[in-house]
Amino acid sequence: MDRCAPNRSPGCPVEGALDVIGGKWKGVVMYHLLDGTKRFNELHRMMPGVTQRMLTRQLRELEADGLVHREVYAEVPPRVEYSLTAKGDTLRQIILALKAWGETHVPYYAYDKKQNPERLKA
Amino acid sequence: MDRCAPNRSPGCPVEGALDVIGGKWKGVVMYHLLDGTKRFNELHRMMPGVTQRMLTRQLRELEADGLVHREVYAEVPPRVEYSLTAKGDTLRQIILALKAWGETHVPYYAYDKKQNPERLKA
DNA sequence: ACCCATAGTGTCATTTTGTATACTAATGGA
DNA sequence: TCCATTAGTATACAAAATGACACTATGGGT
Repeated sequence: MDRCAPNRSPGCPVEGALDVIGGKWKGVVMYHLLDGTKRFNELHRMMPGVTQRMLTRQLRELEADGLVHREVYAEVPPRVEYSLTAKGDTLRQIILALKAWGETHVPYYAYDKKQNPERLKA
Repeated sequence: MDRCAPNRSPGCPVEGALDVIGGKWKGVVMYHLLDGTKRFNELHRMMPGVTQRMLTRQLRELEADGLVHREVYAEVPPRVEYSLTAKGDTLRQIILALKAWGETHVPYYAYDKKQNPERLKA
């Protein structure tokens, strides 16, 4: 295996990838968006643990990294739709792999899988 | 796609998996350990950006999560060897996928790959 | 007139993460 | 005798990530 480059903070490609999806909620946001376009509050309802502010930030960062597309409709009440970009979609297999791994290796989910043995593909 | 569970902080399997390898240095540590057993300072030299303290912390967390095995030899000077556990090795494909993704999608590395087009497998 | 909803923003507090620096103990080498 | 090495720990501190909570504008319903 090759050495991991001169290595400062974004020293490794591994680290670079993790910087992009490693935010506390980014993985989950991406996961939900795999399923298709979602509005802001739709995402929010799917992730009750996150505050509006954090969700906004994470979405903005994902947008800045080119993984998520933000479409604003000039309506009242406001409507904003989020979807994966082509680049974002390149993470699909990784997100699904993380989900599968979490389901089999994070104790908290192990039981859940037995009761709900759906295929691990979207 | 299924709803993401009652969803508190470790609400998603995706999030659970990310908690485990999402630490700032954990991905890189795991990546280096894919290659085989390493001593503390060996890892440290491979990641000049990390302080001893952080490296220690990340290794302890990985150990606590059962991904890394820590073997202490009662010698002088001290010797401690780190290696992947069987559970840790289940992340191999994911780490390699993250590396491949980083190399093609994180701008910083894109050029690097052209100059060094090694196979993306270990 | 009052309340609801949307997609946020502003302010502040707390938690997590990271850094710097000095310290340890036993041994081998100069 | 002094210094380097190993794999850390202790203490103190700074910075970044995250969280709680109140607030906004607009229009529709009652």
